Amino acid sequence: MRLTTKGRYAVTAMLDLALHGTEKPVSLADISSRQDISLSYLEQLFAKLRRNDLVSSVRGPGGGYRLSRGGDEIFVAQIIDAVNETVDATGCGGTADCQQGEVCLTHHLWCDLSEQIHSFLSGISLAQLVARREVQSISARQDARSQPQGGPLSLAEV
Amino acid sequence: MRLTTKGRYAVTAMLDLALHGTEKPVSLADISSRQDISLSYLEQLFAKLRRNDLVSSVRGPGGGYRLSRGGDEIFVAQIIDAVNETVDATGCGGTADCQQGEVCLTHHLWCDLSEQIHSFLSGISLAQLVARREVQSISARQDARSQPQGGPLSLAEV
DNA sequence: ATTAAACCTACTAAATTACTAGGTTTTAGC
DNA sequence: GCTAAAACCTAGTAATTTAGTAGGTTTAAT
Repeated sequence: MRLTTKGRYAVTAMLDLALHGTEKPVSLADISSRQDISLSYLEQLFAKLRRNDLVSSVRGPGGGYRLSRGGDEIFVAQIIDAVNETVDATGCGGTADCQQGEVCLTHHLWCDLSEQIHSFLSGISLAQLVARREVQSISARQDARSQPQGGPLSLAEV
Repeated sequence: MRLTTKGRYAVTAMLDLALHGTEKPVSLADISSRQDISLSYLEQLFAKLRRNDLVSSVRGPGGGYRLSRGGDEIFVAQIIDAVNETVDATGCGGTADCQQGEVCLTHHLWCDLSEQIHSFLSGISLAQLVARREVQSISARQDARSQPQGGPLSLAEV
């Protein structure tokens, strides 16, 4: 099983989309500057998210990405699956041929763990994350930091 | 977070110890042949397990390793921690300075997940694994395969 | 026509994993 | 005491993955 920066970036970016994409599409450049993730790397991740039908894109100036459906219908597990292939903890990928074609001593343990992790992450939607108080305040901090130019200044910026 | 062959090998080897180490110490050569794990690699893993006081060793001929305490007092999480450093799912290792010294958008999510995984694996002892029916039968199969020579045959081998 | 954006492909540096090689030290048994 | 079985130790290495860079093309708003 792998749960590294890749999956964390993907979830973070999707959450950014959920927070900012309510009106118009959000460009990867915006996400990149708000979340400190390399633009090119984001492009690669979003190619996978798009293939997995989690986001839809609008090309050309003013374009960007939108969630393909409501934040209450997109779950963290789906995002990680999309970029990480799997959160499976077994060595055999669930095929149970871990030791010379037969099941290994600890196969069932890893199956149980995979199940556990998957069901935990499947129970958390983007909408639930958006609703969290700490997410709200961190997002506000990020907005203040990355859009200091143009438009009226908010109080938080002075 | 990482959960790869390394952690799986360690848990498998420890379970092998729990199954076979009731009377005399078990050599890594035995574990290696039963579980198909490279001997040298096992040595490296056991160096860590020993440093974490999960096993004790007996040197010289007839020597090997024993669990340092009862199988009901050794938990899967401890074994994985010993060889893997951590099952933490955050990028910052829990220090909450993920984004330029401040907490990142998804920090709390990964904290929750880490907590979840750790408490799951902390609740499973070697003794509980030994008691599982499927572990018993897989172990019997492995014994039959790797000790066909010498000594009186057990009923399970004919 | 410009330009902002998605979209695409190939490459690369760093890290990690899984493993090998080649020792030394300890100690039981002869 | 000698031999051999075992732990113990250090260094290296091939393969894989991650995270990121580079350098484009295509699309479409203005």
